Amino acid sequence: MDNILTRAFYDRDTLTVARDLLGRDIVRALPDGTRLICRITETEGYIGRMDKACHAYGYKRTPRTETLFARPGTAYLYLIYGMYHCLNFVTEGEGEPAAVLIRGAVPIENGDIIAKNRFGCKEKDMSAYQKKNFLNGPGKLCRGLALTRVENGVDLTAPTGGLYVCEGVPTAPGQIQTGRRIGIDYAEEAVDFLWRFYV
DNA sequence: CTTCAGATGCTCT
DNA sequence: GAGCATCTGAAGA
Repeated sequence: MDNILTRAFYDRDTLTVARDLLGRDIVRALPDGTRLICRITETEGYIGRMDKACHAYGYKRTPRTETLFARPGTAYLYLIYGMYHCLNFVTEGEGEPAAVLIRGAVPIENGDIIAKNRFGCKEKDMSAYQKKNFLNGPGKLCRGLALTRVENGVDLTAPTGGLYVCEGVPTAPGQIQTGRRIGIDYAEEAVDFLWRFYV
């Protein structure tokens, strides 16, 4: 059994954490004890201090962004477009609103259950599971792991919250690709920040 | 392969 | 009331 990443892991520069999260394993412990595990392949950094794409840009505090001000190693989940959820990990020191969005992953353990969550019980859609790449998007990932706002605020450094992250196999720096972030065209100069990382 | 519209509801002004 | 850190299926090139 892998080691759970500590709070010190998250309590660093956000972009460093975003790169270091590639290859790490998200563990989703369901209420019935089942463990769904997938390995992170794509992340994005969001830093409220100076990033117009961040919900907490300029330290803006609202009921939703409150979680971004929590301790590093806290899960930040919110609803987007009325029907999808996004999973983030809070970083960079308490009181600094910053986080890493998990944009993509691949199944490692109990992939059949993850696929069932993702596609429902529709037989025709289960063929997509064979494509082996059905967690390549933040909304898809949360569907597969059955994550919603219920998990917002969970402590990622303890196994008790049903959601935590293990060491996995860190990605070599040479294999990390960089690019612009997705879906933030409104963010003016921040659209050009190369804060997206993927293998 | 590409673009495009629609789904759907919370959040902030 | 407007907009959103998305996804899907349908239609066109």
